[in-house]
Amino acid sequence: MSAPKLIKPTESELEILQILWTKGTATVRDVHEELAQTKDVGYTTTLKLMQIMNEKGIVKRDDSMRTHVYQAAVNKEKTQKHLLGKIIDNLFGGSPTQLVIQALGDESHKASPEELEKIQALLDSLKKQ
Amino acid sequence: MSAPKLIKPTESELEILQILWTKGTATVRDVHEELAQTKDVGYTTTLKLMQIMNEKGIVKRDDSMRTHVYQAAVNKEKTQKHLLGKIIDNLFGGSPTQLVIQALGDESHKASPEELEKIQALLDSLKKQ
DNA sequence: TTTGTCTTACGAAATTAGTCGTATATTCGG
DNA sequence: CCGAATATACGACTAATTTCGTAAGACAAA
Repeated sequence: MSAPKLIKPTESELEILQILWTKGTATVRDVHEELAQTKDVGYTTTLKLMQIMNEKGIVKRDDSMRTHVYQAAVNKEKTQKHLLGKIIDNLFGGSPTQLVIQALGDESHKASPEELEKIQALLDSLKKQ
Repeated sequence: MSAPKLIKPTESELEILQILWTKGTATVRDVHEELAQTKDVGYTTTLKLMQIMNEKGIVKRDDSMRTHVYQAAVNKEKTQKHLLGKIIDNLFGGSPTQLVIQALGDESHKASPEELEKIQALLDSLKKQ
């Protein structure tokens, strides 16, 4: 049994993780420039955050070169699932259905017809069980 | 346009809000005894948290009596929706579908057949639009 | 009335998150 | 080779969160 690491990234860490999940690998500058598009933050702030994430084991880095190369050390789906479980408990009293209903009804994040089909397919398979 | 108050309860505050949402009104002791069932925390800690929440406007209280009576001052559904929107952005790259899929696939929070039907109904109505 | 219990108020410590300045090292263009 | 640009390291500061001890007032029972 591998000890299931308790991962609890902060909000800032999550932003960085998202970038790393998308890019695969990235330098501090890569991440920083991406972040700088949506928020006003200093380079060394991004650097420090990524260093801390490295200490925590949330990211790995290759420091064999002067410019270190980072990648996520936690699995995207696992992290999503883990944090979502917390939300379900903390915010929806343990009911994923309530969460799903709120999410689907969110006006500012509408689902496309294709996405609705995906959900339908999943729902069908769940019903069969 | 009423200014939509930016509510960002902390994790502890959310625990208290859940209790208040369920009970309607409650004293500090009511809330504390509920909390104490699942976590180890001192009475004055709960008290202080609720005082702070009162200052922030997250809860209201009736202090006309010696033992103050609290109730939630923020709407449950609005709060859920607001926080969920953040999650969707922070954790699921803006895609509620991804969130829904993860939530429905969560083994430790299974949806009952009745709940699946509710979701189906919602899905049907979304598809018609 | 006195004593013990319950209440709120308040201050302060401990922790965590986020921020950035500065120092130092490396690299590259000229 | 020299200076500018760029990299990491690291310490320190602020703000927010969470925690609880202690004080002081109210109340009730003996």
